Amino acid sequence: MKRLPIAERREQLIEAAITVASRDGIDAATVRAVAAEAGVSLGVVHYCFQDKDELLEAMAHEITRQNLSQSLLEMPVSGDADVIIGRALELLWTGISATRGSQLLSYELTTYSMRHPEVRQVSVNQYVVSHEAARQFLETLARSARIDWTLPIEVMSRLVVMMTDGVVLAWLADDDDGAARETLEVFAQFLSAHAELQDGRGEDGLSRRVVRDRTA
Amino acid sequence: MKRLPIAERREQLIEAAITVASRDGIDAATVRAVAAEAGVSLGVVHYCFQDKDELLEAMAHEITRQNLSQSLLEMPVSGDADVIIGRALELLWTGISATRGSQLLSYELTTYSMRHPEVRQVSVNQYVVSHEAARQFLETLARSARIDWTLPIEVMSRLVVMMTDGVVLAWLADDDDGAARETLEVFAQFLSAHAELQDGRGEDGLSRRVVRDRTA
DNA sequence: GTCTATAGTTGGATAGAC
DNA sequence: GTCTATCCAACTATAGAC
Repeated sequence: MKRLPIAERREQLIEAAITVASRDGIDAATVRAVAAEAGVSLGVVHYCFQDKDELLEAMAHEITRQNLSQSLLEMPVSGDADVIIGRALELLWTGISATRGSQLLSYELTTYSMRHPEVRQVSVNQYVVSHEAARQFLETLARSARIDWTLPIEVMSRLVVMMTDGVVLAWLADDDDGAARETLEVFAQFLSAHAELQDGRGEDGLSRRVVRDRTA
Repeated sequence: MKRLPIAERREQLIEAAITVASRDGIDAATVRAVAAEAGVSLGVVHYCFQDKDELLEAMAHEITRQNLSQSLLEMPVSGDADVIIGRALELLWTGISATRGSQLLSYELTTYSMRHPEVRQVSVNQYVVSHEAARQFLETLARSARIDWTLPIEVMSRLVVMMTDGVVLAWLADDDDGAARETLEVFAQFLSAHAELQDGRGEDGLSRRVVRDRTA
């Protein structure tokens, strides 16, 4: 094929790796398969990456970045706080459910990383990035809905990350989009229950709780 | 080695498979490694199981069963509902955090199953079993604390499964036991907020909410 | 039932021609 | 920079002796 500067070749190979791994699983993302997907020969990959782990790590970094940018969508702006929160989670879910392969790959990378000390940082990084994304998500949400959270932002964002992970994993298993959305709605109510209207007059926030829990 | 009836040999090999896979990961659980762990030769495994998938499926079934039985502990009995709920989640977590390898293996099996149609039922089964365990957990909890849940039991148990999955996954990544417990405490408050005291006189339950959400 | 031996694949990694 | 050819290790699975 054509002669490319090594940096571009690397990017191309990383994209190919993501394509193969998202489609066929992390075990299928062999050096050979990636080379074939990119349309280059085996040697080229080893010229661009010292070994398979280096390629895998680069791929993990890129897919984490991609999953992040798609989850931080523009936030809906109008309506009551609980409506905005519900709508925001809906949008989040829309982005997630459209990328089944990537989501599954992300979990495969997580478990792979946990078993291989050489790439242990991958899963740590995934979590740090997710946590930071959730934090931004909640902060943007708070600004849009003009609310404050009644729990520390770290606790709230941790909850968001874990709930999201749990819902995605179950959805990957049962492919039940409705159940996932339903669960997220309940979670949205939980978030709403931990929101209080902002005020400029230093009032006691507790009395202005936006939404109490709604019993079914 | 000794000559064992095939059923016993199978059990022994399944245990060996769990040992290897919990310790070194699902990829390390090759037929060879399992045979070595069990102290038998390669051929024996293929005599007991048609192929690797059959062994893997048997292992998945067994580990799911084990994780289930350890998560359904005896429930604490005395105290207020919110105390009982918190204590129950603590006990649940104690059981989980003592079995790191098994937990990680469980997720490895999940992703593996999702990529291999031949064993696709494994992850479906995992989810069904978890869901059923959560349901029993919540029902026992309700009996002990003399409460009713204000959301359908299916919705509640789904939430428990997903929250648990998310917390465990994060804990596997960051090894932060404190953060995991903290998150579960918040989740316990959520559960408490969806509990209402049972009464024998048909009163309106909403007015007898055990615990409102506690703001931080 | 259990063993050894081996067939048949696949994949990581490198060497060397171009 | 890219290609082909090749080496070597590890794995699944089976055949056949004991």
